[in-house]
Amino acid sequence: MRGGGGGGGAGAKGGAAKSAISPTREENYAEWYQQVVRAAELAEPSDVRGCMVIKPWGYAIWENIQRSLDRMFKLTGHKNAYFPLFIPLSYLEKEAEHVEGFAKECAVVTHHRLEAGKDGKLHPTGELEEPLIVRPTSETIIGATFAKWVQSWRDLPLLINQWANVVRWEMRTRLFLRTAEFLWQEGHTAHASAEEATAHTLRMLDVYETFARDFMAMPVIKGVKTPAERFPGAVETYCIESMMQDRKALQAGTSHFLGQNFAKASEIRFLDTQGQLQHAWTTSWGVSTRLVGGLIMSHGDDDGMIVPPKLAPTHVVILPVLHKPELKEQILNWCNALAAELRKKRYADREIEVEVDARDIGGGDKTWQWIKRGVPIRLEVGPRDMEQDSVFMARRDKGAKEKQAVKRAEFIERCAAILEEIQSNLLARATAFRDQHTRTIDDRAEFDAFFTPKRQADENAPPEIHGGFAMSRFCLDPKVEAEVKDRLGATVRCIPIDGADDPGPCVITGKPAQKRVIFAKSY
RNA sequence: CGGGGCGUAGCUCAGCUUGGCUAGAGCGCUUGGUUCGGGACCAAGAGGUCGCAGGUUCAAAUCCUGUCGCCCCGACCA
Repeated sequence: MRGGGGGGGAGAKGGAAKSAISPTREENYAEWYQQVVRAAELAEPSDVRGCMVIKPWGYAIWENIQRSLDRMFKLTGHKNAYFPLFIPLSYLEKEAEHVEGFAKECAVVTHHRLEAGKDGKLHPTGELEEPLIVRPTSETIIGATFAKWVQSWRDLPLLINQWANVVRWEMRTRLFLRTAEFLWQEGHTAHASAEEATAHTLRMLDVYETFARDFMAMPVIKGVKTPAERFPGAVETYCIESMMQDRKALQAGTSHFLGQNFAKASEIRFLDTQGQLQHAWTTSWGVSTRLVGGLIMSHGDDDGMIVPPKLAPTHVVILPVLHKPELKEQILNWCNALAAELRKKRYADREIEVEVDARDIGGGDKTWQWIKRGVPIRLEVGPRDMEQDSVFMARRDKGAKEKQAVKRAEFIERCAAILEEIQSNLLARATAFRDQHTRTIDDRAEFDAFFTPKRQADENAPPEIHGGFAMSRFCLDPKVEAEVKDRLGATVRCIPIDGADDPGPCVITGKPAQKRVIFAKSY
């Protein structure tokens, strides 16, 4: 019957198509998202407010993200290091804008000991002389460290990355998309010149773009943030923006050119080739577990998650059909042998990951668990298949009932190619979706209509999926930007880097504008 | 932090308006059996301090107050 929680529609037998996830995306997107996170066993809310437990399947996806990105960071010259979770309060105060941006959402440690009180409960004692904050990001502590590491131009560039958890005390949280604690990677670099630092900022943005496209199968648009959306303390913030299936934008990664702001705050100085003492130029860039949310909303369907093969913890799951006790052992052996064969093959620099799921639970139920988790390929192997030396294959990028008999040898041979086909299918699908909901808009009324739901706003009804990316000329006046946000809920996601100049009147004010920007509602 | 909704079994919920037997259902779980190319069926069983703390009452899941948490909408943010 129904999958755990939320359940399918009616428990109809052989009736109309029912989806594994309820509600569907169309019915209630936000609720659908939550149900997928649960049904795919990616994560669950914890007892700690705003914090999640990332479950094995979700964490394995994150590990794959980490591994792939880490390799790219190493190839671009970075070394990993680790800096403290706690940052002295005074460090945060060093950069004015930075403080303003983060002060409101910091967890603060003020005591270092617990003592049992008369009530038998533990009470904090041992007040710290200087409170520590739990890092919301590490610019300040890493800056202080860089100041010690950098003396000469020969020490530059300094290219460091850290894999860590950070805490931002968010008011409203959603699993993966915004949690109080999240996992991420933060790169921090110091350079001898502004040009070099800017080039590096853009280089890492390219790394993110490549990763999103080639691994996550998620098309992104590279761009520059407007001052309103800029990282606190940055001179320039670049980003990759992607469209989710509710047509809202997800900022999937950011790369900041920090100028000399943090170098001055932390006194990162070096003697240049002329013997002059100079402040270094720094950058920082990061992506987080939010990417998992991006995967869900880029590819997921009404049957659950769809994991791009390159990030899938398991590429192929083999589901033995073990109805006849006398054949059980034989089938299992056959399946295990097949798994062993497959594991000798490689896909995308990784051995093909195969799992034989011989758990003694209902066949249909088991199949649907894997569908909901989004494993790319399912193979059913029963007596008939064994007899014909073939497997019954289903692909997650196709319908659940669309299965196909494939000869064993052929499947082994073609497995990697099929995975690649699924991978590129997902990218093509997501790209088509984005393009379909991206509109060039030059007319103010059309712009307003684009971001206004058709249905009458019903207080308690789920929001209607509408809008998308509006490519419009914009005068870049911050007041106008704020006004649009206020009135329509849409913001400038970025000023695309790759977009050529296209002068004309601003879609809102009619004032001259140089380029088109992306307006969208966002996460 | 403002507005709305909700906390009863692992999950989804009924019961609450009009306080009163041992607090229910479906799914899931355990055991046994029947099935078997598919989210099966039958039977037996385990599982709940009704979010928490006070209060009213002979009596509270039910009424009152407070509090915590979750969800949705907004403001803010990766």
